[in-house]
Amino acid sequence: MEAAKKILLVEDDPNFGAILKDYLMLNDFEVTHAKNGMEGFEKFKKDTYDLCILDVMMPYKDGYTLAREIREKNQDVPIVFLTAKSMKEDVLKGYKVGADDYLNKPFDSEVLLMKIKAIIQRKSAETKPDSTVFEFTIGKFHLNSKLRQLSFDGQEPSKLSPKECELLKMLALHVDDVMPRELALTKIWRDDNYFTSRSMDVYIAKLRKYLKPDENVEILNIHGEGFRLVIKK
Amino acid sequence: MEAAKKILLVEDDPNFGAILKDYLMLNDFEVTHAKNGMEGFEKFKKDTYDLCILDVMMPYKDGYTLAREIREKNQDVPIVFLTAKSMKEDVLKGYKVGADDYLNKPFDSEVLLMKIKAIIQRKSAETKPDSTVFEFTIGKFHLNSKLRQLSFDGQEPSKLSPKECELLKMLALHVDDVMPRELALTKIWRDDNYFTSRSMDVYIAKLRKYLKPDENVEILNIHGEGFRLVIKK
DNA sequence: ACATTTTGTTAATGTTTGGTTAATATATAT
DNA sequence: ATATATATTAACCAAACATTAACAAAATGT
Repeated sequence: MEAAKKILLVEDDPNFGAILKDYLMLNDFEVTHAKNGMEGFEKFKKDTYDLCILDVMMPYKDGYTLAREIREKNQDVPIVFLTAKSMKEDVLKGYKVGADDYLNKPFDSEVLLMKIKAIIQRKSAETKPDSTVFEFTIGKFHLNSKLRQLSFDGQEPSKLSPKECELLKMLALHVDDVMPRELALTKIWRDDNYFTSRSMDVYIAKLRKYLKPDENVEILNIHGEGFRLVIKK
Repeated sequence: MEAAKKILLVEDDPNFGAILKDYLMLNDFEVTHAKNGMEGFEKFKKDTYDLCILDVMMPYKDGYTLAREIREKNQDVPIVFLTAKSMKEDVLKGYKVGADDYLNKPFDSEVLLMKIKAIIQRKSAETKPDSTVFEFTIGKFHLNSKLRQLSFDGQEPSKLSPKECELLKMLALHVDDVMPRELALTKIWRDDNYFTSRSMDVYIAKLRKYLKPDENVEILNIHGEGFRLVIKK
């Protein structure tokens, strides 16, 4: 049997921490719960994890500091921050430290699960590129990237062009997280210049049109950075 | 007599599972029915199967996760997913690993059977290339690739040319899935260039003409990829 | 507030791929 | 050898796809 993915959860609030741990375990993750930054780092050194979830606000050692220490030891583990509020500075600070994503609390548990899986999936796709993923659920949509069709409810599925499909797939692999412009351009357009960039914008517009039927699905722009596929709820 | 093909069916809905199991058994398959992902994986480890049919939406361990575990153990078993046709709110899983095909439920049992057969045959053709498959049911048609005859209802069967027959057979082996252009060209035409490609298009046109009498059978094009033989209903 | 850069959107243009029919070439059978 | 079946090539058109252009709107920096 494939080993369950290991998550290191560092959260000082005992109630919230316990609930989150249970929820994750119920979803087949192996969870180690540390109650503070110190303990978190100790546990990190003693084992290998597939993902670290760190609360930002903790006494003694905050999430960012812990993240920096973890990064020092390991450049690859995905790190996700839990924040009470979505403050811009916080987010930026986190990304500088090498965060892979941000989670706001309180958050929807399904969204959390989705993001966790996406992050782990993405990481494993980076290491073994032959594992081709081609099925995605995006809100009420379903994308089959092999058949290049996007279906909504019971309706006749829309056929996507190769570029449309690849771009949507890449957005889906980064759900609720920034998909850097540069990444899409180099991977899909194989060149990053003014024209390919404009071409991509055209494709983003096309995808937004496809995704219109579900008002909970949106492609947001992060100025100068890239795009974010979000599923509201 | 050839040993019956073994199918592992993992489906949590007891009614649906029992019906499907009976139907498959009626069609000479040996079926093991597991009620959840855990049980499914246990049963998988204890025996060797020719095909796994996994429901996507199952409590505790979903089909995608199970598929990943199965893939880890065995790179070759064909895996097919059952997905609910009308997508529900609670489907929030968009991941997949090396599946061979998809099935919508509720589905037409004939189509299901056909796909199952095609998948198993395709797999066995990969491993032992001399094992030639002769009989296919394509909607209301019946193809005998040995006699190169395509029959419809009670009518006089049409005789197919070698190329026509090989191409239709290859499409049938990929029912409802992409048959890559390149595959047909290299296998049937033994060369992939502009002219063979144009030749193939001519043959696709011929086949479409043959298949016209059943309006539920169609050969769709996936631009730049290949063709898809679909049986609607 | 203004200038500059980045993004959103639509339409026009260019390019590739596929569909169809018929003409030509090649193979096969009698 | 000639008829017949099969396969390829050609020519033309249509559809799908991708890029570029042009202008509007937003975001950002000074």
